[in-house]
Amino acid sequence: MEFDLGARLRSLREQHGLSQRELAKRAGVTNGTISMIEQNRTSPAVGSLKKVLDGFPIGLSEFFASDFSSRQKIFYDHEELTRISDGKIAYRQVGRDLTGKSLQMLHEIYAPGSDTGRSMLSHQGEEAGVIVKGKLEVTVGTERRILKAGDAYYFESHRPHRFRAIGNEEVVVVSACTPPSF
Amino acid sequence: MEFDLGARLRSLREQHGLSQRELAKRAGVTNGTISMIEQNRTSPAVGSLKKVLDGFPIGLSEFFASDFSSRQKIFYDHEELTRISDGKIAYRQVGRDLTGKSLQMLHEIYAPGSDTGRSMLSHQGEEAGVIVKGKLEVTVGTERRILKAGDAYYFESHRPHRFRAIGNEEVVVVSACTPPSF
DNA sequence: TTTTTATGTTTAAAATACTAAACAATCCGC
DNA sequence: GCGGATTGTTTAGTATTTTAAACATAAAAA
Repeated sequence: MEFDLGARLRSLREQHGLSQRELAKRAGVTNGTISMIEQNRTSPAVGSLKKVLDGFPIGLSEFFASDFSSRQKIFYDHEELTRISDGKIAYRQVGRDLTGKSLQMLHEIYAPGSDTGRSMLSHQGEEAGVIVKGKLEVTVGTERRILKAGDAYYFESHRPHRFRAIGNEEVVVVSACTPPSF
Repeated sequence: MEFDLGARLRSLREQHGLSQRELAKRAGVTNGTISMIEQNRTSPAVGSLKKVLDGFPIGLSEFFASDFSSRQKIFYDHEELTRISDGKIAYRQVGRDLTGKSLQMLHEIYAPGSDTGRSMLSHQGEEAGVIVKGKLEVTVGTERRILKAGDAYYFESHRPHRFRAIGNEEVVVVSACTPPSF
C-alpha cells in the first residue's frame, strides 16, 4: 500500500481546522512549503516535516503509522502440520494457507547446535514464543539471552533477531507472529 | 528526549551488519548520503530516508518509534510471565502490557478435568494453539475433537469455542491470538 | 457591486540535500 | 613490512527543496 504523504498532511491540517498559512506560522515554515508538500511536489526534509507536525502537535511516528487495523480446517494432528524445512530446523506450521490471515503459529524443532544463521532476520510485525524443551539462545538487536523450557520472548519483528540451539539436546519451541512472515 | 536520527540509522545499520556502501547499494543512494545522515550533517528528504529504510527493511513509523521498542522487555523467565488466574486454568501471558500490540501469547495449564466453561467463548480475531502435554478437548462451533501433545488448532475467534482437559493429568498448551482478547 | 480579507497556488532566488569521486584510515593476506 | 581491499569521511558540482513574493480565486463586508 502506498503512503500518500501529501494527502495525509492535508487531511491532518483540515481536521485541525487550520489554513496553510496558520499552520506555516506555527511551524516556522512558509505556506508555499506546505502547499508543495500537500501536492506531493516535493519530498520534504525530515526536519521540515517535523517542524510542520510540531504545529499540531503530532510525532513523526504517529504521522507515518498507517492504521493497519487489522469452511476451514480447525484441528491438526501433529503429522498433519505443514512442514517447512529450513536446514537443521524443522518448522511445522499450524494451518495450511494463511493468505488473508493475520496470525501464524509454528511448532519448531531445532537440531542440536542449529541456528537461524548469522545474517539476522528482520520483517514486519510482532512475534513471541515459548520454549517447550531444551535451551535456546535468542538474540534481539544487541540483547542476548539463553532461555530454557517454560521461558518466553516477545519483540517487534523489525528488530534483527537470531535463534540458536544450545547444548546437545534438540530444542522445541512454539512461536507465533503477526502477520505471517512466510 | 531528542530524537537522534543519525545515531538511530547508524545503530540500525550496524545491527544488521551492513556497511554504508552495502546499505547504499540496496537503497539506491550513495554511501556519502548515508554518511552525512549518520553524522546529522543533513536532514534527509523523507523520500531518501524511506529508500534507505527499505534496505533493512523497516517502515518510517517504526523508525521514528525508536526507543519504545528498545526499552521493552524481551525475555521472560517462566516465573516472570504475567499470571492470569481463571479458576482451575492457570494462564501465563508472554509480555506485560499489550496495549498497542497485536499479538498475545499464552502458556496455559489446565488442571485435570478443568474447562473454559459451558458458555462458549467468542470474540474478534484469530487464534491458534499447540498442545504440549496431556489431552485437550476442543470444541469450535459444532465441531469437536480431542487433541494430544504435538497436535494443534487454528480458527477464527468469532466462532464459539470451548476447551476442556481430558484424563487425569494436567494439560499444557501454548496458544496465541490476534488481537489480544483480554 | 466594490472592497477587503482570506484562501491555495505558482515562480525566481536562496538554501540545502544528493551525487560522484577523491581522500584517509583500517584490516587482512602474503 | 607491503599491497590490496574495505571501511567511513570529505569535497565540488548538480539536483532538489525552501523561501519570499506575486498571483489567482473565493468568500465576506461595505
